[in-house]
Amino acid sequence: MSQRLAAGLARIGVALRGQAWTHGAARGLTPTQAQVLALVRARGPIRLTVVADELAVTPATASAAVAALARKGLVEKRPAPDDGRAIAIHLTPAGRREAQASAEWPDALLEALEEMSPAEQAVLLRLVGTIIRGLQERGAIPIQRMCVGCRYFRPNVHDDPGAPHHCDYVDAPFGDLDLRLDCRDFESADARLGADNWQRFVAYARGKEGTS
Amino acid sequence: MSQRLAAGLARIGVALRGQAWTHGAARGLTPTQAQVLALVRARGPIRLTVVADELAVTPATASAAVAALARKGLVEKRPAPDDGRAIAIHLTPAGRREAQASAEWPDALLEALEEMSPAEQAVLLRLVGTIIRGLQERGAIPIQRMCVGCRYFRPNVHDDPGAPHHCDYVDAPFGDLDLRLDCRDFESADARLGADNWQRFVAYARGKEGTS
DNA sequence: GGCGATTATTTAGAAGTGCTAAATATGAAT
DNA sequence: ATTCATATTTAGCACTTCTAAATAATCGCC
Repeated sequence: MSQRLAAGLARIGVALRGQAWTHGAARGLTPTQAQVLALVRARGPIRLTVVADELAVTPATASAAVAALARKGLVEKRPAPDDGRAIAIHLTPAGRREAQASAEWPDALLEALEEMSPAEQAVLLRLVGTIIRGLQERGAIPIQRMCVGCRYFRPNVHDDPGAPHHCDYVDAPFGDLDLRLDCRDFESADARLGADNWQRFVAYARGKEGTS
Repeated sequence: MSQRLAAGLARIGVALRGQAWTHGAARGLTPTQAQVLALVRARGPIRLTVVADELAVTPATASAAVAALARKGLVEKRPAPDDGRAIAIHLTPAGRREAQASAEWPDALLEALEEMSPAEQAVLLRLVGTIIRGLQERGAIPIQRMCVGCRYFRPNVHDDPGAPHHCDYVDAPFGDLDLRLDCRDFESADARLGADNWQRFVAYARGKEGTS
């Protein structure tokens, strides 16, 4: 069963890579380079090591990708202010433009997702979040900056079924459709709070989605 | 919203590629080569063009990957019996062993999926199927050999909520947990039957999964 | 204050991915 | 038979990705 699911997800992954190629080809970007660009855009000045971890490649590979981007004038490698060994990767103005333009995937995948009902999207978002959580628990990917796992997240505290959660950072209620998988303002919850929140979050989902 | 979902799926894709590397490294296989091997194993003797389409790469790239596998003695390129221009890619005995061994991903992803409840798995399987259907409708991936889209598939014809569908090929009822995304016995339904089946399949899912 | 261990990054070398464009060979159709 | 289309390969290029080793700077400990 899990094999079938994994195969299906792998299939989507293949499509994603393919789209990334054709999409990036117009701009002279490889998928890896586009990923790095998106990462720097999302996170601001960033270390090489972080890039390597996020992309699940070795530092050597990350170094090559960043060098390629630097050659194209899209990023700059500056010395890190707080560590003489490290570099801080910055976007150049041209890089910022490219990153912006590449960020909008006019993708078949996007269209396919938009075809689904909001309810389906919400369920899928939850399930994808669950998988990502499982992956980061097993060390396959670094900590994802998502609501579940954030110290500001308070799941299922409101009665409104459309917006049962609360974000202490912006101090506002929100619903499943607004769950973030990569939030700018994420701050890691401690182990205890994280576990509690997960329990509360999942219990509710189980009740809603059906049998079993 | 779709952007967030796409980003999440891309994240899972990154993890998948990473795992494929470490998993294949032990056997001296790159992810691409492992994919080709798996494909030949699943489909029997196969054309180069099919490999290229399934992997969403150009024939040139597929040719290189197959050549690498042939160099390692895992596949054989024989002339296709029915077309002098084409080749039929066969597994060698060694290739069959490798394919078998590589097929079992002892992956973080698998573990993460197995952690989910059967109900969640069933829902995810449906949603992944929906996405794949959307992708193939848009030509991003070739026709997937899945139940929805097969001429033998008859969705929601039984009263048993655990096994509402019926497969005319094996003449047996089955449930959401047994839906195939890549079935050996798939035969394409004609456009009309395919559309009808999809309607019937989705209508039921909507009712079950919730609001909207 | 200085030495060794750790960490951040780069380089070298090798195999492979993936592209476009052009070559080769066979099949299909007029 | 000629022409067009299809299946595969080759050549050339840029990049990915690995491992292993080099370089440099920080950290911890005495």
